[in-house]
Amino acid sequence: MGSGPTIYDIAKRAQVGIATVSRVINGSARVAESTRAAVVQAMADLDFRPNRAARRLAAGGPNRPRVAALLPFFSTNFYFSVCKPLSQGLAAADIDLVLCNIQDRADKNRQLDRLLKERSCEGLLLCSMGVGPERRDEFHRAGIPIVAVDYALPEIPSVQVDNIAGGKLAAEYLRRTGSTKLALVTGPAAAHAFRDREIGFHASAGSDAPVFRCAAVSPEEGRIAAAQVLSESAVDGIVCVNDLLAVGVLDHLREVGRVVPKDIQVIGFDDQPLMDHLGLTTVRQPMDDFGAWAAEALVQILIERTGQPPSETLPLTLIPRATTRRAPEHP
Amino acid sequence: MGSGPTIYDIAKRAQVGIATVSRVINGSARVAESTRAAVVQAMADLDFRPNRAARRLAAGGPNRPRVAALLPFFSTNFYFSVCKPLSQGLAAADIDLVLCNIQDRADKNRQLDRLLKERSCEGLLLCSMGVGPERRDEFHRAGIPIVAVDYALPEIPSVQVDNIAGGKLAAEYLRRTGSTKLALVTGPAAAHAFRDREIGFHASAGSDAPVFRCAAVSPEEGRIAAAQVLSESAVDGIVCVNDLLAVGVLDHLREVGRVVPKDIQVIGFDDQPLMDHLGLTTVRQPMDDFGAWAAEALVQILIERTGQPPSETLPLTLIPRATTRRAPEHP
DNA sequence: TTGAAAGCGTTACCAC
DNA sequence: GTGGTAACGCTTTCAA
Repeated sequence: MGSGPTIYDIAKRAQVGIATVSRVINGSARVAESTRAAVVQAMADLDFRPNRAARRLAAGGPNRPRVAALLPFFSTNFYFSVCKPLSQGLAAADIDLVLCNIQDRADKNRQLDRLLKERSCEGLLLCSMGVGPERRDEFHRAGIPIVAVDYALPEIPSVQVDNIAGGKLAAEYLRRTGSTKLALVTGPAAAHAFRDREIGFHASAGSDAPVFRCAAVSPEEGRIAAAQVLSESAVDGIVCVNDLLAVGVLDHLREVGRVVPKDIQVIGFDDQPLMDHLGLTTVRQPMDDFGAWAAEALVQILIERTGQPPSETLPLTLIPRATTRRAPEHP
Repeated sequence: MGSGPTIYDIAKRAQVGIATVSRVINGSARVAESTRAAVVQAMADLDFRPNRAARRLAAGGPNRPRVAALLPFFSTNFYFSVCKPLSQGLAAADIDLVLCNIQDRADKNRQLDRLLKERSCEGLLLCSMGVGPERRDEFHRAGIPIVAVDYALPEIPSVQVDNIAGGKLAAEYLRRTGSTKLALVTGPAAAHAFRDREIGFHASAGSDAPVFRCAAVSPEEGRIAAAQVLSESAVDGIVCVNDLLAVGVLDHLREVGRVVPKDIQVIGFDDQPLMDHLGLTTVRQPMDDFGAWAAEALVQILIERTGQPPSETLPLTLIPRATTRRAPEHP
């Protein structure tokens, strides 16, 4: 492997014993200033980096498990909400949390390969992303349990919501409150959750209801999408797969003078912080619970050894606010 | 140390050689089903957990550095904004990021002790928190460089903003736009940044200007504080040390019928996402740059070995919006 | 102050 | 299939 110089190399170059090199590295012991200088010099010359594993092994000390959490290049509130309870739960059980910010599919595979090859974790958390059965088996064989968040995977314990039902719920609510021509504003197709919400949307709004896709999840993109929606079709209800998109949509509607919810109703998804202040009707997703569940599942598997917990589907809740009209009492 | 059973113990109990145990652990090699079962049983009986360090050492493989990032129990957008570029920057340099969610002072010391004793990181990132000189020297002696974010520490490279100047800037702006009686709504005293903003506030508003402290940083708390402000003093301008607090303040003012910015002006701090949509005048803090700077500093120290970068103070920007009146052209 | 040598708990190579 | 037995790179006595 591409391992660099060892203390033996340093010792030889500095004309001292390896014990002395070790002393210098650890700063502590009494070493003559001259020899110390020589050793430091040798280390610098050879660009020496102590091997972590060897140090820990020799030094003894506890053997904390590590969980690698793979999250997609996070841009939204969602991942923060997951990370917070996750980090707390794991810390409480003395499990280290290594954060892996995944940029794209290739990146994911690279990281997965690395984790496997270097055995650098005892547990794996997949957030909003899947893995094929071969991958799953590789990890299984290596004895590294996997837990998934926001993504259902066969034979892997996971928490998620029913995004299809969620998309449907949003569209249905708009129809119940009087909208008849719906459009969907969605995000990157790579996001599985978005695709499911789209499916659910179509199930309620009809398969020919128009869909507008944003390249990213931000108010700016939502705004652009809203402009498209208005120019291309006459709608009286817009379902957004995410709150931020909905915020942008509302901005545009206000700018062009469309009255919400009178002329057009708008609904978001997530119920992230501040949405109540903006008065956005939305489908709430229990994001905190995702992280908490994952931490608990991992603790159960890694520490308590009580086996894999069953997968769980958390409930979605429609939060009616100012961007939709009142629903009739008897639907 | 409290190390558990080793493969030798397992081998003995299962009446096999350690090589066989190793094979079973790694799932790969061909092992007779009967012996495999025996080994698995023995492992279960003894609650065996392979030693990570030993595995990595024996298996060879690259020696990635690890950075432990200590963040206070994160509740706001701030830490997310820091983490994002941080994780990206470190990943690009093949540095692992271990997230340590710090709850309080005692927790911080516990974690610091652990990191030191177990040598579990090659670099340390302190976010929004300080350490004493003894601590700093301990890490220095152990050869673990420290980098600080949002907190200036002697002899430690750090990025931060001038929060005193920020507090002053906010108060001064309100005075320039006509407010004469200011109050401050601040957060937990434990937060150094808040204390500095408070100092700056007093520098401009006068040392007798009233201060209202919230136990947490949320709109709800801001709301409560606003009620207090109004009941205890007649003010025409409220400076908040954080945007979320300001949002709550605005809510309360609206509820009791005070007109913003006509009757009372309000200003926040951070300029977190969506503040433009809420029209909050605020002091923007370049949060993303904090994380990016930290990543670069760490890479410089750990990988490139070009020594410690100089500390940096990033600029604050006042973003005038709808919760303040127009500033006169010639102040 | 310094060096030799014995571990630390695995993996992996070789015989059997 | 399975069991010895060297590494792996470092820390740490123990003498010198």
